[in-house]
Amino acid sequence: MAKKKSSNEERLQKLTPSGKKDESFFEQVFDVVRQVPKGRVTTYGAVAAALGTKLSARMVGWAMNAAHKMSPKVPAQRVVNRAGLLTGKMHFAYPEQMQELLEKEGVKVVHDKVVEFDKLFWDPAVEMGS
DNA sequence: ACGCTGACTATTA
DNA sequence: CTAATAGCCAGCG
Repeated sequence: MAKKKSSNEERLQKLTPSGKKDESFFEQVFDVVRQVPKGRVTTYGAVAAALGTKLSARMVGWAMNAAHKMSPKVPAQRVVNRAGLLTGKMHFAYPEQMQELLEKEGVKVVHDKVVEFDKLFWDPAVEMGS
């Protein structure tokens, strides 16, 4: 058996079948999040699953930390947790900024939760599969 | 270099 | 029903 240390490298290799350059885990997350249509939302798990790291939804959120310093900025407000809760709102410039941005895009948020989140949920894997 | 933390999720008690 | 635990992986002290 190969060493466990190469497991993460293998995973990344599978994500780049085109022999593309080694995009950092972050760039993959940013790319997916930026594909989220306006007025829609997605979850950490969905993005992680689209990258093949569904077991590490935390890494998606962690990537978001660096996302807002990227350019163009990543619509992290469209990324919520599995329950549709704006768990990451506290990491924005202002905690209410996340809800504010979502409402401006047509997403209603009540008590830090996305209204009809189930309908607004956008699966990145669907777009990547088309 | 080792250990803790963390914008998650699912499972078990 | 709620609470706690485990699994994930990379950055930071």
